Amino acid sequence: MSDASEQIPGGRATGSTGPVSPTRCPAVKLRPASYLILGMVGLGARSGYAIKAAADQSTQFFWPMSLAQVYPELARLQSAGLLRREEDPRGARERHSYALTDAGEQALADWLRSAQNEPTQFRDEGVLRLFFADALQPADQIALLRRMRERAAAVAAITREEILPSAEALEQAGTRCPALIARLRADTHAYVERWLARAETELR
Amino acid sequence: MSDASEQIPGGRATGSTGPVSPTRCPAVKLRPASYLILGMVGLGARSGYAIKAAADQSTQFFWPMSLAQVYPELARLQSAGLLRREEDPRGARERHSYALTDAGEQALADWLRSAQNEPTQFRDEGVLRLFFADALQPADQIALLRRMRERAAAVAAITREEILPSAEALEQAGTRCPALIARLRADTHAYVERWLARAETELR
DNA sequence: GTGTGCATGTAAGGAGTTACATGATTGC
DNA sequence: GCAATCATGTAACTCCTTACATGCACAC
Repeated sequence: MSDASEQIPGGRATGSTGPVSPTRCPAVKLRPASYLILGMVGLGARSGYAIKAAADQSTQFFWPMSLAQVYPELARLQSAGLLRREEDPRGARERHSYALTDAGEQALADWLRSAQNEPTQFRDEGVLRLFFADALQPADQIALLRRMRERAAAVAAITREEILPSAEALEQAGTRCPALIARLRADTHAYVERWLARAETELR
Repeated sequence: MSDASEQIPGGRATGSTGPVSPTRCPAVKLRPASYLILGMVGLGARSGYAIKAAADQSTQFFWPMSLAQVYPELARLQSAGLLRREEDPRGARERHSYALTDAGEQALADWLRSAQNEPTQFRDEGVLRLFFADALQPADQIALLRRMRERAAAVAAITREEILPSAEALEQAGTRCPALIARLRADTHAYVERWLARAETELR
């Protein structure tokens, strides 16, 4: 695991609203959600709200994150010296604008190059049902297969029609990976859809 | 969500080691892990240890469950009248043997036919990295893609070589769905492997 | 006799969720 | 004027994991 605090120069100030003692940054444990936030700031999302909004349209599907996670994590990353925070109010409405520090950029780059992965987690109640579906009548088995196929088709369609277009807008600007991920997701679910359709046919 | 306690007949005893007052079974909330355990008992796993061992070889990949979850959940299911528990020691070593009650069988069947799914959850640090990989040099992007492809290939291979054979043994005995799931998993990961290989080639 | 597997549980803690609480701005 | 959106945070709770604790049986 990359320990970002190692890269923080000693006497570095952490920004206009930083902690009282800016000379030492505590070592905080960085989890994937931390890098998700760092990455979103790197892509241009400035406020906690904007980070969550961006995540909802993209990373939500392979790394879910709730709004209640975002604000404490932003504070942690700031206290670790990886983010710089500035007051950026809109009229009387407060707003904080975050940017990557050099240390933050370095921590993000280290993580991106790192080969260590948390174990992939996949939880799907439909697949769990299908595993035990021998206890069902054939007609109910077919109905289950059909519902799963329809769900896979819906995910593929939504990804193609709603997620991909915004990712392709980014792609025009030179940021290609979001669109790559959207295509991977759409294609994989389309494959599962066909697979389940074939299984359904074979069962009949 | 199916509420199993509705199907429990009033004055039904819950087994030899049941609670002091067997006339009323408290309504417990059933989650997918509950049905996983019910399903494993239905497939013939009798002890908590055996349930966990069976899950490790099959359902682990789409519904992870730790041993520490199993024992409290077994107690809950028994107190709800869905499982019957009997002492079944091996020498001086204690062992509990669980079996589905009629209510348990009914609850399982209701869930299998139910269309309500908890939202699918997927968390993969590799995909998250790839999403932000525009910040990497092309050589590092290719390395990331290669690692992801190798992981997908490894999952497909292990599923085909280690999971499928035991599922196919069950299939011979008439329980076909575990093998179906193993094939879905192996084929999907093989598809992702090919997809990533193509992406890698296009990037070069 | 010793290591591996079978077997049952508890305790503490971490990660993440929903619900709560508040309020300004912008567009209709 | 009103609804939707932008914006920041906290509190309580749930789920699940790791680590701990214990001990017999069986094969080598």
